Amino acid sequence: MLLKRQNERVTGNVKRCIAADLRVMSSLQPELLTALQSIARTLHFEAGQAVVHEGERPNYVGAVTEGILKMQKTFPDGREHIVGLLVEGDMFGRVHHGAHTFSMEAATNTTICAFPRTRFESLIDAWPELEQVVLLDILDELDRAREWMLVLANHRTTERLAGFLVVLCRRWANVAKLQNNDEQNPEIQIPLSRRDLAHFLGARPESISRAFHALADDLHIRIKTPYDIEILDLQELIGMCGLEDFAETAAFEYRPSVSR
Amino acid sequence: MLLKRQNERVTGNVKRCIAADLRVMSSLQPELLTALQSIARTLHFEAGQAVVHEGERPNYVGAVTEGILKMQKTFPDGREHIVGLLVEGDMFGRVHHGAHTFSMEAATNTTICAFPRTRFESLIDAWPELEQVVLLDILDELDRAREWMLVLANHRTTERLAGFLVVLCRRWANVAKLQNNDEQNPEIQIPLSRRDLAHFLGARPESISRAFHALADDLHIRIKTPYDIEILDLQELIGMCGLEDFAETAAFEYRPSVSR
DNA sequence: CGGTATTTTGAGTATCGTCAAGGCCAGTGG
DNA sequence: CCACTGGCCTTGACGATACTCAAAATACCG
Repeated sequence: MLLKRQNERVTGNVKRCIAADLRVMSSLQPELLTALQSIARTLHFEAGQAVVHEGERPNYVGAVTEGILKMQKTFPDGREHIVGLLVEGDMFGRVHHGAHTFSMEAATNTTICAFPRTRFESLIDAWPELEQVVLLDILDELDRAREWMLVLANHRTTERLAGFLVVLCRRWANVAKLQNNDEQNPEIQIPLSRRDLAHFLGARPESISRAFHALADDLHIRIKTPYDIEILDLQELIGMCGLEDFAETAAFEYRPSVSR
Repeated sequence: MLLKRQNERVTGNVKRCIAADLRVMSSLQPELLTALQSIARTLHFEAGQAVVHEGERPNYVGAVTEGILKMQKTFPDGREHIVGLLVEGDMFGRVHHGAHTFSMEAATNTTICAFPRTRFESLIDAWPELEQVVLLDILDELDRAREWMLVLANHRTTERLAGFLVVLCRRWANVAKLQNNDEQNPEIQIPLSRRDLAHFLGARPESISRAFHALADDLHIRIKTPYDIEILDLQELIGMCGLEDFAETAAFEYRPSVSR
C-alpha cells in the first residue's frame, strides 16, 4: 500500500538489535547486554500495520531498529492525530506503567527490537543502571516532544513545514540515514503522506502541498518526488522555523555514554 | 509587577513539602520519606523571577508546592517561547543529566520544594524505588507535553484557547485548586499574560483577546476579569478542541500510588 | 492499460496577523 | 488628592494567509 518506497530488508540479528541500535544501551555492562540479548526478539512490521493499540497494555518494551513509527491518537469518530515520530534508536513502551495513551503504527516498513515486559522489568530490578538508561531515554523523548511544540507554534504553515524538515534532517543525520556526500545536498525521505503531515502540523493537505512548493520556489528545497526532498539551504530552513540554536541542545547533540 | 492577584503565603513546612505535595512520592516508605525530608529545602519565588536559567546545570531537583512555573526557551534576539507549565505537584530538574534545555520562571508567586541534586542522586542509589518514582513523573510529563501538542494542532485560535482552558481546568481540578461548589460553575485563574498566552498558543495577543471574547459571546465562558474566567460550558470547550476522551487517559486520571 | 488514491492547482471565503488607536488599571510625582 | 505615565487589554480596519470546495494532474496497482 502506501509508502512502498522504503527498501525492505528482512530483519537483522538480535545482537545487532541491542548493541548497535539502542544508542543509550551501548555503554551498559557486557553481562547486562548479554542478558538483554537473550530476551530480545526482532519484529517486523509493514508500513501501515499497527504496532501498539491505544489503550492496551502491551507485553513488551521495544525500540526501533529500522524505519519510522508514528505515534497517534485515534478518536471515536475516526479522526486521528499524530503526536510524534519514532526513528531508529528510539525506545517505546511503559515500564512500571499502565496502558498506552497513544497507539503506534508503522509509518514505513519497520523493524523493532522487543523485550518481553515482565522480563525486562526483572532485569531492571537486578540492574539499576538499566532503569537509569530508560529514564535518560524518556528525558530525551521529552525534549523531542517540546521541540515539536516549538515547531507547531509557528504561525505560517511554511514555517511549520520547514521545522518538520529540519527536525527530520537532523534526526536522520544522527542515525546516519542522511546522504552526506559532503559536496552533495542532503536528501530526506518524508515518511508521512500529505494527509498525515497535515494532521501533524495542524493544517490541510492542500496547504502542505502549497507550502512544499513555496519552499521549492524559494530554492530552499527541491522536490524530487512528493516523498524525496533535497535540502538546498538548511540554514534558511532553520532560520524560518525558530530552531536556530536548538542544534546545540539536548535533542540534537545529547548522545552520551552513561557515566559509571 | 505582573500578576499580583495571587495570594501570598510564606512557605509551608518541610514535611508538608514532601508528603502532601509530591503526589508520586506519597506512597514511598517512611524511612525514605524521612531521608528526603531531611535534605528538602523550601524556596519561594515572586512572579516573574527566574527559577532555573537555560543552559545551567542547577544544583537541585525540585517540585512545585504552590503556584505555577512556566518553562520557556529564550532566543538570542530576546524572543521567548513557552513550552510548558508546571503546577502544584510537578517535578522538575534533571537527575543524572546535564544542563537544562529550557529556563523556568515563576508565572505566579510560587513555592517550590528543592532537593540538592547530588544528595538526591545518592538517595536514588540507595533506594531504587525513588528512581522509579522519578521515572513515573517524567512519563506523566511526557503525556502532558503530547496533550499540549494536540491542543496546539487545532486550526483556529479559539479552539486552541478552548484547549488551554480545558487543560488548565482539569489540572487544577486535580490539585483541588478549582472552585467546585457543585451548583456553581468552575472558575479558573489564567496564570499567563495575553502576550505569553499568545506565544504559547502560536498566535498574537490581539487574536487571543478576540478568542476570549468569542468564547464569551457564545456563552461558553464568562470573563470576570482578564485573568478570572468562569467556565459556563466545559463540555462544549472539550468538544471544540479535540480532547474529547482525553479526560479518561493518563494525563488526567493517572494519579496512582506506586504498587509495592 | 484502466481504476483508484494521492497530490496538485485554482477560485472564493473565513480567519488571522498587522497596524493603529482607545480604554483600563497601577504606580508615580506634584 | 489628582494629573501623568506606562503597561496591558481591547477594538477596529485592512492586508496576508489558510481553509473549503472543486477539478485536474500525477502516481500507484492490478
